[in-house]
Order: sequence, then structure tokens, then C-alpha cells
Amino acid sequence: MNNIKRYLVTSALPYANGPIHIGHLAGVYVPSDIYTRYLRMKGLDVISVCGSDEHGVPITLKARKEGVTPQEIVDRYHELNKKAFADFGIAFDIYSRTSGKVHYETASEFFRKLYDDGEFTEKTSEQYYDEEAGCFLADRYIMGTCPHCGNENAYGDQCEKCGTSLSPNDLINPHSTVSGSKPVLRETLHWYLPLDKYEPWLKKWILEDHKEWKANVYGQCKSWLDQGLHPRAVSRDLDWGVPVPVEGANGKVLYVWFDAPIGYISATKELTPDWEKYWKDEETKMVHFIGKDNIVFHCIIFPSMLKAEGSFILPENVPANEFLNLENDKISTSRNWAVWLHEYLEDFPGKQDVLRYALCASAPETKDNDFTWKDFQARNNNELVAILGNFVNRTLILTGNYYEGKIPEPGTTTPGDDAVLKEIGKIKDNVETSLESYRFREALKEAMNLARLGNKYLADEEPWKVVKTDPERVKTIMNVALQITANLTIICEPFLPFSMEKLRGWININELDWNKAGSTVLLPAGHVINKPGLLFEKIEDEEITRQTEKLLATKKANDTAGSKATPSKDPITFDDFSKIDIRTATILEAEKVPKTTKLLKLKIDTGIDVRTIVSGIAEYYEPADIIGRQISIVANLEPRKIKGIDSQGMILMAEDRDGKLVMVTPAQNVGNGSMIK
RNA sequence: UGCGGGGUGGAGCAGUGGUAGCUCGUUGGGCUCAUAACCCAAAGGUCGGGGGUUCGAAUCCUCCCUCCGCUACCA
Repeated sequence: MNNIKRYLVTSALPYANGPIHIGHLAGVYVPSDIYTRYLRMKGLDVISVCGSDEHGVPITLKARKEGVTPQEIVDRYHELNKKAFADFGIAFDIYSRTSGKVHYETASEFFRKLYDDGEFTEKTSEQYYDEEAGCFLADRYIMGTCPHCGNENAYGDQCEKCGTSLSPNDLINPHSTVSGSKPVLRETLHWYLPLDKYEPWLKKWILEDHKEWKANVYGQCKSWLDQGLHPRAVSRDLDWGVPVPVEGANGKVLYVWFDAPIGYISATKELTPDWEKYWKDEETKMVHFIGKDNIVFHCIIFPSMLKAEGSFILPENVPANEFLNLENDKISTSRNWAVWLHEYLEDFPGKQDVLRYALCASAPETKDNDFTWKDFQARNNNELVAILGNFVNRTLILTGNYYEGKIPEPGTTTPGDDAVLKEIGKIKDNVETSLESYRFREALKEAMNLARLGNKYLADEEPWKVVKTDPERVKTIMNVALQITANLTIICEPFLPFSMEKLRGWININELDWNKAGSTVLLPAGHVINKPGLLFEKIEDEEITRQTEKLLATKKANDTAGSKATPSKDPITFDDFSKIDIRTATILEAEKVPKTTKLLKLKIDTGIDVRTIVSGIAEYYEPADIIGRQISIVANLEPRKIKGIDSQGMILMAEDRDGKLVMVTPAQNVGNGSMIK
């Protein structure tokens, strides 16, 4: 793409039903912020838009659960998240929301244009309807008995017990989780975007014209396109969202995935009356920053919508990141396994840049990555403090000691000085190359090399020694070191905006022009600097321990207090119960079933006979450890072939909330074959 | 079981055909301006294993082992 006149940067709209955590920041907002700041510093025309995604079923259910309106839910998280972004210096030009008036108009117009152009197809289908609550039910809000395993708490889309994927019609005895009533099937009309129609040009546009996209993005698009695309519904039966702007479409709203990306357009409209320049001019370069869960929407569906509308440009790149784990475990809002931005700032006030740095340095750019507090501490102590902070500190202290804060006049430079000064420009170029190819980890490392260069220069030149013999020479040395420092304030600015602002204050300049980076006269001789402080401070072990203990407490809470027992099953007669023959037995032999991860083949003595049982406990018990253990079994269960082995019965296991299995063993050893009743 | 992504010095990673590299850690030295920070040097790798292609393979092909995610088996 040549002739780029302006940039439009979008960052995934966070869903307004929870706070923002480090995973969001590392994957989307830190990279987008670095990129935006860099472009702005170059003096380019760039706007960065974001906002809250506030529609969809989960928000209505959360509202119902808390007894408030959906609007109250989204108001709460919109404000919280807006503030969190602002606190971390994420430099959006606007943080809008999809419940706003402009968005309603924009989304309606967009839909209406496609509708009038005949871009949608219509289809009537039967869906479950909750008569008591007066609403249609999304699959996962219907529960019933799983036809495969008999689990009575299976969801309409999947049984979590046996893992089978289901459709609501498969469920025995379905009931609504909203009102508890029995839903009925009802006909409903919806509009569909025929993605299959766009397949040919999508294939060309992505697979041929955008081979430069990141491997994870390109690969996922390719797999979608290879599988073939299908029409997707763009409307839903719901009372929370943008109403479908068509006669007789009462009670129908735009499906949230259709509505949300249009939020980028509405946000731009709110920001500037010139919004069309950014969305409809071929000389605008649009870049979407997202997480990997959003690839299909931003690379396939939204471009299809834009293409169908006809007057919009398409994204130039979609640098999606993978996911961030926390201390070796998936980040999870419901399990409270996360570092929340607002909590981080309470524990580490003023240390926004430290988190920004740690997250950028180990951002999940090419594969899922792990955030650990130990790594966070090491990044701070060994890199920010020891390399960057230390260089700045030694330079400024020496300048204070020798020249009372006045920049010395340089004399003749040595070839060594010249090489170092030239290196500044090279580092600047390297950072640019990395940033423009969305390699933020590399860019950051390269920026830090400038501080490394500075430390090495001081160590090589030893001004504290030379000052005793050749004070004139020291003036040149310190001038060079100061020019490096001034360059740091520009080159590190996109990554560490808070610290660099502080540093600019100390050296008393206000230069934010990226193009000036590489200059060796940013600080003119005679310029007076202010009294410096410490740019970063060490983080002690105790602070890290406090954080890991906090997480440990969360784990514990998840294990015990949070575990609510599932409701009891329907009553049975004593007769029913006595049909089950439960006995004690002893394990004689145990071995892993080859090519499986969970199965053990056990030979057990039931008192009646010696038989084989296959059991899914291999993840919790080593074969060698359980030989000789007494257990409980269901003795009269129909035999069943598992992995080709006849399994005669079933071992009783207690299963906790995480699915961990524990053997049910008599409190004292009793004879094999004793009845349990 | 299927699909996808990994396996490179103690740890974390880069490197897709031509002398194996970075950060941290370790050891030794230097410096003492600096938040015990900084600088230099050294030790440490048969690049998961076998086979193949090639003048030449961490890099290409093939088989296998192993780890992670999803998936399956777990009455």
C-alpha cells in the first residue's frame, strides 16, 4: 500500500460485563497504544478508536441475576473500563459505547442499506420460546437431561459432563434457565448475511493479497475459507440491542457480532465530522488490534459487511495476538483468576509502565504466553531498574556533580564517540522496522539497547577517572551520554510514556517528535536540567510474595468455598435403589490402557469373582500406587466395551468441582464383596 | 483418537540450507559515577530420536518419541 495519508487504528471493543485484566492489555491494548503513539510522534494523521461492546444475551442475564437493568450493568463496566484505560495511558482518541445514540443510528443505517440492496436472505426457523419470561432462548439458556449420559444439567449447546455437543431439540425435559418454565417451539424470522457469496473475493483478498499477515491470523483464515463459509444470522429475538430497522420486526435486534464492529464506525463519527475520510478513502490505512478469539469476525465477517455496503475500505492488517496465561493457568473471569487493572494500580500505584513493559516484553505474539509475578519482578529489577533507570541516574548525577546541571560544550569527538552517536540512529531505525511489522517485543528490546549502549559507553570512557586528568575530554563524554538520555525520552516514549514524561521533566525538554530521534544535539550546550529522581525502583520479594499469595487464596476459594453442590436428583423408590448392587472390592492389577490419557484397566477381586473394569482415573492415580487398595464398585452394571476391552462394572469415585476424582474406600478394611447399602 | 502449535546450552527465547545466537542465571576479572546497579571474559548445546535428500540440514522429506491446547475414550 503506497500513498498512505492517514491511519485508523481500532482496538477490540471490550465486552461490558466485566473488568479489564492483564490478558486484554497484553494482547490488544498495549500493542495498539504503542503503535498509535509511535505514529502520532511521527506527525502522521492517526486516530485510535475503541469503546464498550454493550449488547448481547450475557449482559441481559447478568442484569436479571442482579435484579437491575442491562443499562445499569453496562454503565458500571463502561465507566470502570474507561477509567482503567485512561489510568494506564492507553491513548484512544475516543472511548465510545454501543448503547449510544450515534451508534444506534449508524448501525441501523448500515443494516438498512444492506437490506435495501438485497444483501440479506431471510429464513424462518423454529426456536425455543419461554412463555413465562416472554422471550426466545439462546441455546445455552436451555437446560435439560443429556440423551447420552443422563446428566440432568446439560446445556442446550453442550453437555459439560460427557462433552457431547447438542442442539436444544436433543434435550430430554428441556427447561428455561431464565424462568424455569418449559419452553415451547415457536416460528421466527431472521435475516442472514450470505458469507458464501463473498468467499471468492475473500480468498483472493486474504490468501493472495495479504500473505504478509501474521501466521496465526493467516492460518486461521485459511482454515475457515477451506472449510467453506455459510450464511450467518444477523438478527436475534431479544429486547436488548439495536432494533432491526424493518417493518414488523418487533422484538428483534441486531445480533451482537453485527452490531459491535460497526461500533468502530460510530466511535469515529462521534469523534470527528470528517469520519468518512477515515473510513471511505483508499489512502487511509486501517489496522484492527484484536485477540485471537476475534479473528474470524475481523478478517471474514466484518470485511464482508463492509464490502457488501460498498463504500467502505477494508483493513490493511489485523495483527491478532494469542492468549496470556497467568501463573500457568488460563485467565478466567468467572474463577477470578486474573490480575485486574484497577487492583494492580492499588497494589502498585504509579507503576503503570512496569506492567506495560512486562506485558509487552512477553506479549503472546506468536503463541500463548505465561505471565508470572517472578518474571514481572525480574523485568523490573534486572531491566528497567538496572539497565534503563541506572543509566539515566548515573548520567544525571554526574552532570549534577561536574557541571551543576548545565549541559557541557562538547569538544572534538573521538572515532569511538562518533560510532556511539551513529548507533543511536541505527537503533531508531530498528525500532521503526519492528513496530511497522507489529513485532512489539522486538521493538522494545531494541529500544532498551539504547540504554545498554549508554551503560557500555560510560564504562568504556570512565569519565569519573578521566575527570582527574583531562576535564575537557569529560565534557564531550558527558555530552554524548546526555544526548543518549535525550534520545531515550523519544524512543522509549511509545512503550513507557509515564516514565519518559518524568525524565523529560528532569532534563527539562519537551521534544516528542519521533523524527528528531537520532539527533545528537537534542540537548544544546548551556541548557540547564532539573534535579533528577529515580526513574524506577526495585520491587522487593515481599511484594511479589503478597501477589502470589493472593492468587493462592483465589485457588483455595475456588476449590472449597466456591464449590456449590449440584441440586439433588429426582426422588426414587427404595425399590429402585435396591436394584443397584454396590460392593467392596480390592484392586489386584492396574495398567494404563495404551493410547489413552484417562483410562486404566483394572483387575479386581469382588469377593464373587475376579473381573476387569476399565475406569477413567489415570490422571489421578498411578497404577502402581493403587494395587491392593480397597474400593467400592457397582457390581451389576451392564458390561460395556471400552477401547475394545470388556468393562464389567464401575468403580465409585467422588468427583469434586474441578472434576478431580477420589476413590470411595471403606473407612476400615472389610471383606471383599460386602454389600454397601 | 483426530486437528493445531511446540521440543535449540541451567531457565526463557531467536534463528527455515552454508562457521549455532540473544536475555537471565553461573564462574572469573574490571570499575567504584550509579538503586550490590554497570562493563569485560569464560564455562555450558551431538539444535527431541532414527532414517533420507544435499557438496552441505536446527532449517527440506519420512517415521517415531514427547509436551501443550481443543477433541475423543472416561457406564
